[in-house]
Amino acid sequence: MAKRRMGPENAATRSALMDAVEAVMREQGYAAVSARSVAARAGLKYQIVFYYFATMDDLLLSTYRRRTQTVLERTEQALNAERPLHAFWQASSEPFDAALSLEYIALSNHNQLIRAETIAFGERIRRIVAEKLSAQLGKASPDPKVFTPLGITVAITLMGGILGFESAMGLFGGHREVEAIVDWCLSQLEPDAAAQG
Amino acid sequence: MAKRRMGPENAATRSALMDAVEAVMREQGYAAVSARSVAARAGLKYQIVFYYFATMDDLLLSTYRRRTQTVLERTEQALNAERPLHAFWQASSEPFDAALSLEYIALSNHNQLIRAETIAFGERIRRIVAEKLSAQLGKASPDPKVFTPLGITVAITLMGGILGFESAMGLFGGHREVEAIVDWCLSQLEPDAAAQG
DNA sequence: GTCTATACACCGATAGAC
DNA sequence: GTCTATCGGTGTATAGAC
Repeated sequence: MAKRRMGPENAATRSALMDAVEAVMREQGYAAVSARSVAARAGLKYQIVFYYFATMDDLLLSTYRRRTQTVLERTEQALNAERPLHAFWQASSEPFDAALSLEYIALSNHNQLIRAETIAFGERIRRIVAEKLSAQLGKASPDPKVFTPLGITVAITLMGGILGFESAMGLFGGHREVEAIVDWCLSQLEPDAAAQG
Repeated sequence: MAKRRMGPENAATRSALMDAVEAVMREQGYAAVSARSVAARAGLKYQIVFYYFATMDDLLLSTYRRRTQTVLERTEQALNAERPLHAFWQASSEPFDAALSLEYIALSNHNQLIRAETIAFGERIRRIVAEKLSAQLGKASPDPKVFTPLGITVAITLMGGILGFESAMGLFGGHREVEAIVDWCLSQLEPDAAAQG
């Protein structure tokens, strides 16, 4: 196997194909991703996909890894903001990204490779964020044994992600009310230094 | 169109096919649902699907409606428990159901019919639960203008659903810590009457 | 009520021309 | 580097036999 002629890793077309995967996923869902739909999106014939990627799984996994790298960078950027917890919440609940993230999560449910990668990345980024936040969070919590950095991190990740996804889908019931609760909790955990003098 | 011979609504095979849809969805994801996979799961040939359902969309929508009815009944049952908020949380975070629910949500992302039904049902059940809880919740919240019945309802629905889904998928990072936070909040909002005397 | 037979579109993947 | 040509497999859907 694998005796087929393959293109280089750094080609522009290779990148364009990965962009096309994400575009198709966003617009029609992961199930619509095929060599034909992706290539058409990039304005090419579908056989070119197999010149740059060994299999469709290879294309999906490469695209997913490129994305997790972006998410990681954006997250670290948010954690360097003045109010890292608030910035992390903003980044987590962004609808444009959340829709794609949940599409990958759904894809994980029936693609072994993506599932393994999703689990590994999920565990990794949660640990990174929690560690960073534990150094930043004050003692404003009602019970530090309950409101641990990891608990807060994951609660925000999950709530932000699902709110963003629902917004992208067009379901808004109770969002305003949930956001009010989250904002209240965040202001307790990370008070505004300026407002306090 | 629609001049094809069709089976009755109350047939046992019709039900068995809808059971098979949910089984395939749980085990392989919504994208794996096809006339062939569903019929094979039910031990039948795939053409039988088109005897009971006009199209695949019809099969999916019928299965989804049957399921929302079940969810509604279970939810109302939970809300009649001694501690409705705690019971609602238990029901919402059940991995077996949550996995299927999120599969339907992902399916909504690229199936117009299911999306419309998901949005309508989501708005409806949230209103029902919030109304019921508003009569039951005491004044234990730190700020009643922030912790509204609808806000609490949707926060629990979303957090429970995504935790349940992740568990079904095999991603557990920080779940214990989030559950500790949720339990703490729930006990504040709905204290144990027995423990208090 | 369930099957066989058939139709046609699209899927991933390969070989080889240009 | 991108294309044409081709393969076997699977998708939804229909007509008609038993």
